[in-house]
This record gives sequence, C-alpha cells and structure tokens, in this order.
Amino acid sequence: MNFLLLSKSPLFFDIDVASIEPMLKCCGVYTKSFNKGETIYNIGDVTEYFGIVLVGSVNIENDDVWGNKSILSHVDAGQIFAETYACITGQPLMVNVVATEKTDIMFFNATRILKTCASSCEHHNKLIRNLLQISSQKNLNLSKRIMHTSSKSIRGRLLSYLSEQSMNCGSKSFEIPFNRQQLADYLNVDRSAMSNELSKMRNEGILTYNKNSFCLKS
Amino acid sequence: MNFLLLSKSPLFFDIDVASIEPMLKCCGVYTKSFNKGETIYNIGDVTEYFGIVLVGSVNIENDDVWGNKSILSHVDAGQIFAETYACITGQPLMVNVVATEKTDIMFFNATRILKTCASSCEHHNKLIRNLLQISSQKNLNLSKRIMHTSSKSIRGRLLSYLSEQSMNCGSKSFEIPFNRQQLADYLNVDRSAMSNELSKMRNEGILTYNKNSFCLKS
DNA sequence: ATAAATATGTTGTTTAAACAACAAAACGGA
DNA sequence: TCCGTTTTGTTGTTTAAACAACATATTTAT
Repeated sequence: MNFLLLSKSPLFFDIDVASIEPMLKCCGVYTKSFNKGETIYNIGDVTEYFGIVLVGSVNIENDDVWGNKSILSHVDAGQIFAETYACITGQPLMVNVVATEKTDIMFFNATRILKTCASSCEHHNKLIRNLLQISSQKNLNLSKRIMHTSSKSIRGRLLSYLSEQSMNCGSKSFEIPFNRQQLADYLNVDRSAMSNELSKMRNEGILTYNKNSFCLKS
Repeated sequence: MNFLLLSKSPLFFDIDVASIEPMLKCCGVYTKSFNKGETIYNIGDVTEYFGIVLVGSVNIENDDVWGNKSILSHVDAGQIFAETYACITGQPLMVNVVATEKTDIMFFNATRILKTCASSCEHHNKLIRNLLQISSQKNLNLSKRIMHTSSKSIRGRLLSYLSEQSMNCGSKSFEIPFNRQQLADYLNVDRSAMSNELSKMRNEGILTYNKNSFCLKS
C-alpha cells in the first residue's frame, strides 16, 4: 500500500505517514479499480463514502434532462471527490462520477469519520479539519467560477478570469491551466466566439497571448 | 444574551443551550452592531473571524472592476457568513459584506476553533463538524446554481431550476422563494426577457404560474 | 380609500453571442 | 519525415437575449 501517495493528499495534510495506516482502520476504507469510461457514482446515488483518487483520474459530469453532458470538474490523483454528498447524510448526488482512464479509488466512510467519538483516534480530528479545509477551498473555487461567469459578455468574462489569474500570479504575464475549449467551457461560452473575442482584444492592445501564455497590457 | 437564538443556528446544531455560554469563551467571540448600508467586510480584507447574524440581515456583494454590483447571496438571522475565508488562513475576501438593515453580528475566531486542541472543550469538535456541514451545504448550493445557469437559453435555465424545485417539493405544484427580479438575478438573465419566456412557456402549456406559485405540466 | 412605490408583463429594436463551416497551425505517433 | 489528429483562428449567418420603454397590476403606507 502506498501511504506516501496518501500523505501528499490534502486529506492527510499535516499527518505523518506512520499514522496513516492505523487511521485507515477506523475510516471504513476500501479500494476498488475502475476501467476507462466506467461509472463510479450515478446521479441520484446516495452514499456515505467519498473517494480519493489513488491512480488515474475522474470527471464530475452533469447530464441534464435533455441529454446534454457537461464536465463540471476533473479530479486528479491525490484529490478527493463526492465529500460534499458524503458529509450531508442522505443527500443524493446531482452528478455522475466517471473514470477517464484506468483508475484506482480509495473510499472513506464519512459518517464514521464524523460520528466517531473524537478521542478514540488521535488524528481523527485532524482529518475532519482537513475535510473542512478542502470543503472551504472548493467553496472558494465554485464562488470564483460564478463570479467569472456573472458578466453577460464574453469579454467581461475573459477579463474577469484573466485579471484574477494575473493577480494570483502577481504579474501581468502568466499561464493558464486550460486550452481554448476548456476555458470556453469554464466561462460557459462558445469556443469560436471566445477565440474571436480574444483576437479583437489583442487588436485593441488590451492583451497579448500565445497558446496558454497571456500578458495583460495597460 | 440570547443563547436561544444561537442554539437555533446550524452552527450550534445538536449542542444544548446550556453548553453555549462556556463554549463562547474559547471561541474568541465579540459582537458588534452595524447600521443599514454599513460595510462589515470589504473585498480584499483578510480575517480569521466569521460572523453569525444575530439580528437583521446582510448581503454578500460582488463589485467588479467596472463598478457593476451584484448580490451573490443574502444572509438572514441565525446564518453564518465569511466562514470560507476564515477557515482558509490568509485568504482575502472576494466579496463585500454589507448590512441591509440595522444588524447585530457575533464574530467567531475560526483559527482558535480550528487550532485549539480538541480535548480542551467537549463540544469543540461538534462545532467543527457543524462547520463542515454548513460548508458542504453551501457547496451544494453553489453547485446547484452553476448547474441551473449552465444552459445557454433562458428557457433551459428556467426548466432546470423549476424542475429541481418541483423535485425538492415532491410535487408538480410548488412555491419559489424569489420574486421575478431575484429569480432573474439567480439565473443570470434579464428580468423582462425571462418574464417573456415564462409567458411563452405558459402559452405552450408547459406550465402555469401565479406570483410565486408554479405548476409544471405533462 | 387614495396615492405612491414596487413588481410584473408586453412589445419592438438592437446587439452580441451561438452556430456552422472551414482554414491554418500545432502536435504526436508511426 | 509524413500523415492523421487535435487545437486554434477566421468568417458569415442565424438566433436569442439584452435593452428600452411603457402598460398593467399589486402592494404598502398614509
């Protein structure tokens, strides 16, 4: 078992590797492998277990009533998913979770982690605090996306997003973690229209870009 | 001091009233009053304190670079705010928090709640678990809003939102907690265009409505 | 009950984004 | 290197939503 991988996950932040194995005993843990394209959780499922990606990666997808599929997020190795649903007892999933490649998942029983008397396991509380950190961070990320898509215009959304990236980076020049299609999906706009808008903005001297590298002017 | 009010807050869920007063001692608590329109937190502020509304209510607002103001959420008495920022040390606020009327806020030091050794206060851990519940619930609400605004069309957004309300209610007939302008803001569309779309949908026999009451057909 | 304020509905015009279709460039094996 | 694939950019057309302006209805206060 690769505890080193777990120790690098935000879930085990600030917990020493040696403590992990005994901790797993009281977390109702089991692991399972999934093939590419295989569904891990379906919309409507109710579960007490959240997952941590050991190997591979998964997509969080939203299939609406009309059959349109959209990818809400991508979860890489070391990251956790479905913890929101696992922490709210009885809350059915509103998304599908699908393996994007051959993937190993370790499942944790959130109810056991939350219900177990605090003193029973020294690091138990640290785990809950880490979950709170993770949840808060996800909150922030969701809020950011809502903000970046609050403008009615493509230009407004681009400027909102790019300004924040620039701020984060502390520089007018920075790289973004998306290609064009992914950025368009994130901002909820059409890719070609967005490319077009970027061109216009470049012509107007607002910014320059090349692939994933951007530089804001003024 | 009105501990009954606190005991009804999700923050003190499952904690008996008698335990609240001693708990406050180790939470770094203080209270402060604000007048209507007064700012409680500014964009960019860094704080370890989250707030609970004792009396009145506050708005969470987003002022973008171009001066457009939008209300992200409304927090009523008993609810908490800014806990996301308070739980992530050093994370500057991306929103303004403004009192919408004469309002009393009780502030809690999140760092003290999170850092303090678990055993020092019997109910301390319950508080952290409640925070996790609150954070998870906010997460879910943010995710829902993102889903309801993922359609490109007004009709798609309306159907997404109304379907969920119907599901929640377990009935084709239900009431929504928004007036038209608030619903338009939530769905990030123009109010008059939305009213127009609702009319069309009614003409097509998709639904009926009256004020806040809706009824989905078929 | 009346007036003022607020909320909702309706219509026509303007605008911007979606959409479609394609060209050019970059990338990744064989 | 070459070929197929993916990504990105460009243009024209269509469509739907924003916007503006107003009418009607509903609520609230006096």
